[in-house]
Amino acid sequence: MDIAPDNLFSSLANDTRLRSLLLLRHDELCVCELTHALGVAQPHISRHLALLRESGLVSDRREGLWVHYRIHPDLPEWVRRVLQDVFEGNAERAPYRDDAKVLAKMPNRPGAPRCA
Amino acid sequence: MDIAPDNLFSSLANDTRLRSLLLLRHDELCVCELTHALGVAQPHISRHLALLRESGLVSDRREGLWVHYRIHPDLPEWVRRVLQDVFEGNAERAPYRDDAKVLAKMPNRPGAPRCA
DNA sequence: GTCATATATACAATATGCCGTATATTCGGC
DNA sequence: GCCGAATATACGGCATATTGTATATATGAC
Repeated sequence: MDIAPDNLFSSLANDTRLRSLLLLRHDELCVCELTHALGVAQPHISRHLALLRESGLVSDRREGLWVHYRIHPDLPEWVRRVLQDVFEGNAERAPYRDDAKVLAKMPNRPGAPRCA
Repeated sequence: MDIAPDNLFSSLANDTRLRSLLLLRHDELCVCELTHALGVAQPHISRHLALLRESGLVSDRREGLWVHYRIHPDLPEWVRRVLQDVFEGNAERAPYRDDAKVLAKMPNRPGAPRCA
């Protein structure tokens, strides 16, 4: 696992991806949860998650119909530190803080019969 | 001083700017020193330094003909930490390590009659 | 097999970023 | 004022990113 700095920062240089990563900082989440939390179209999220996956920042795991994404567990130490700094410095600021609130109020989280 | 994360990462998502910032992590440097160290054309460096200045990551100080750039002294704590992580995680890797060596061997560093 | 749900990808249009080169600005010496 | 040096900006062309919409794929229930 090796990540070039300019590649890392290109991946982080987009608010949809940043918001997704902030939401993923504690748990893994499925696409429909991220779609709901950010209030954007599903292909929008899916495309940005694919980019994060290709850059190595997240990994995915399919479980039935759902695909769960999480921060990649094998990131280089310096990359994990960068992410941690970003999370700590911004988690309580808009729009990231509000995304977490919207997610918390989401009905029918996966496991229930219907996702969104 | 306030820096939005996606703006920060857009600024870092370019190797010319990353190489410049790595070189600036200890001292301030003038444009001609950065031009020499990176081996690129002067307008190239100048444009990227302007972007770093506009994003708030560096500040500049004119002294006669020379303009000295440095990491902005008033960065938010989390941004300083991000930069520190990047420096520690990459200073010994190519091309950043070599840039420092080229700079160290540069003749006629400013203060001398002619810069480059 | 069909159907519905969750997710991914394809496509075309637009926007943004980067580059090399030419030109402008700013300053100090005279 | 003029001139040379250091730096900054302007201009066009090209490449990459991002977008919304449409469509495709994958899975499970039946």
